[in-house]
Amino acid sequence: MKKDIIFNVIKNSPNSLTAEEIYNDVSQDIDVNLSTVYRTLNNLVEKDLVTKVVRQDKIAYYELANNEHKHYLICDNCNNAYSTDMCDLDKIARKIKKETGFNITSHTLEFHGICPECLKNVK
Amino acid sequence: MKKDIIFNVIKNSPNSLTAEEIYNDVSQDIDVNLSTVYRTLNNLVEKDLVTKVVRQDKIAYYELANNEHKHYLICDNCNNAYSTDMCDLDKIARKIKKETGFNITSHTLEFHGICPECLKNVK
DNA sequence: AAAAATACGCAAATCATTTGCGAGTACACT
DNA sequence: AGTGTACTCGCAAATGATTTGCGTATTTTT
Repeated sequence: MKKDIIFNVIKNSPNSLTAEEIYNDVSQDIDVNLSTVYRTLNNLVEKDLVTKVVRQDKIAYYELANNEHKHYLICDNCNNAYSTDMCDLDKIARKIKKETGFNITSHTLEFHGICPECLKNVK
Repeated sequence: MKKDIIFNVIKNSPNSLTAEEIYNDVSQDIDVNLSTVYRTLNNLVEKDLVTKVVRQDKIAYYELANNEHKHYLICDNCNNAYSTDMCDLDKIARKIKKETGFNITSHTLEFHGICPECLKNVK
C-alpha cells in the first residue's frame, strides 16, 4: 500500500515536510498521484500518526506525530527551518487552563528571524 | 481615502479580523472592492501599522501592529478566538538567540482546545 | 491645468489543497 | 471460482483565499 511508503518518508525525515516534498520523494520509488499523497496525509493526521502544522507561508508541514515536542525557527531570509526542543509552553498552557477554563489540547509556535548563516552574509 | 477607513476598522476592533470581515464591515459605509481591501491590508502590513498572522485554518488575520503582544486560544469546536496576554516567550526567545545565534524578530503562538462554553455543552 | 503618481474596480490568474467519479484491487463470505 | 463490499488511486475539475494585470479614476506634484 502506498500509505506505508508515504508514512515511511515522514518517519525517516528529521524535519517536517510539505506534501509536495513528500510527493517528490515518494515519486522516485513508486508511481503516485499528488492527490493520493494529500488523501493519505489527511488519513494519517486523522489517525494521529502524523501532525500537520500550517505555517505563516500558508503551506502545511507534516511530521511524525510526536512525543518530542518541537518548534521551529524559520529564517525569513533563506526560509530554512531549524527545530528547537525548547518549550516551556506546557507550563504556560497549564496556567492558562487554570485561569481561563480553556481546555488546551495543542499549540503551535513559530519563531521568525534571521539564522546565523544569513546573518553572516548580510553583514 | 479608503485606506483610512479600512485602517480604522482594524483600530477599533478588539480582536484580529480576516480580510473578509474587514470587507464586510467597510462595505456598510462605502463602496469598496475586496481586492482593494487586500491591497490596502498588504500596504498597512508593509508599513508596520498592521500585523498579519496566518492561523492553522490558513486564513490571514489582521490586527493593529502592537506593542501589546497577544496570543490566541482558538476553540476547535466553536472556532472562536480568545486572546490572552500571557506570554513568557520573550524570555524563551532571548534564550534561543543566545544559544543558537538565531536572530529572532517575531513569533506566533496559537493554542488550540475547547473553550469553557463548549466544554459545558459537550458534557 | 498638465504631468506624474496613486488608488481602485473588475475579471482573470494563482496556488495549495480538495473532491467527484470512475476504474482497479483486496478481502470476506458462500 | 463467484459475488459483494470496501478500499485505494488516478485524473480532471472544483475550491477558496489571495494576487495580479490592466484600464480608468482620482489625487498629488510641479
